[in-house]
Amino acid sequence: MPHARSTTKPASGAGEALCCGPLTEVSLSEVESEGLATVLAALGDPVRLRLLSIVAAQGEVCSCNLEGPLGKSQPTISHHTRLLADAGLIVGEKRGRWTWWRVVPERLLALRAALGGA
Amino acid sequence: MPHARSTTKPASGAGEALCCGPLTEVSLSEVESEGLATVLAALGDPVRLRLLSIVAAQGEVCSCNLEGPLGKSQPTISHHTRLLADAGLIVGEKRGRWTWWRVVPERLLALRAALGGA
DNA sequence: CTGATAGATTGATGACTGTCAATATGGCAA
DNA sequence: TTGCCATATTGACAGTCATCAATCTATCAG
Repeated sequence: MPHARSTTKPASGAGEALCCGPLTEVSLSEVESEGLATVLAALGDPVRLRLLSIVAAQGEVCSCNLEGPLGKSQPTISHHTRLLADAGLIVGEKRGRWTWWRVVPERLLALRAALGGA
Repeated sequence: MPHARSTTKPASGAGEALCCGPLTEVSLSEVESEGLATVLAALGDPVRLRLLSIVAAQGEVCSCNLEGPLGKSQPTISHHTRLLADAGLIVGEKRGRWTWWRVVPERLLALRAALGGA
């Protein structure tokens, strides 16, 4: 394995994604990385991040109050809420004609844990 | 604004992306969400997550030791290390013919902080 | 200098994603 | 029941992304 000036090649080391050890301490399996990547990808969009922060800040928000602040069409909002909900980051409750969204704090906690202590 | 059975519409409330308040406490601006989304998107891919976890687990890894475990071609590995480096999550140091990668713990810390305390 | 090797870059390609218009669904009001 | 309204779903389209083969660059060994 390569040290500063070696000649040989360096030696090689080695359920829901969120049930895995910290990223920085344990090498992720393919399955674990798939699940964790799904959740992180859900957060990897500026519109969804702002959507989530609005929901979090207000505790509970109905979809009709997201179109304005986010400046997106109704189907687009619905698309993003769906992705966040699929990732387990928010949940929606239907009350009458409206759907109320709120965050799932445990999910964010689990995500933070999965990102490791470092 | 809609309470359980109202008829009117609910009222609307109100250096790097990682320098923003916790997601769950402050509504993100468009600029903040862009930067934060970039970092999260970098992590939103299973190959990059495993790459990062391998680097983190070993402390320092040369690119040539990533192709095997990840099962991807050399250009693909280079592509992923570049994205992670652009996101500030890893840094590469060239020593001789090899490039050695290691994680940037502060960046992960900042990310955890940006995800909020909840 | 020459040949070999690690890694980056380029180009092409198929897959996925964000977006919106149009439409469907299901509750509420009159 | 009839019509309206909040969301969800569908379909289409443009832009982005992951991937690899081919190529380029730079370093080391002889």
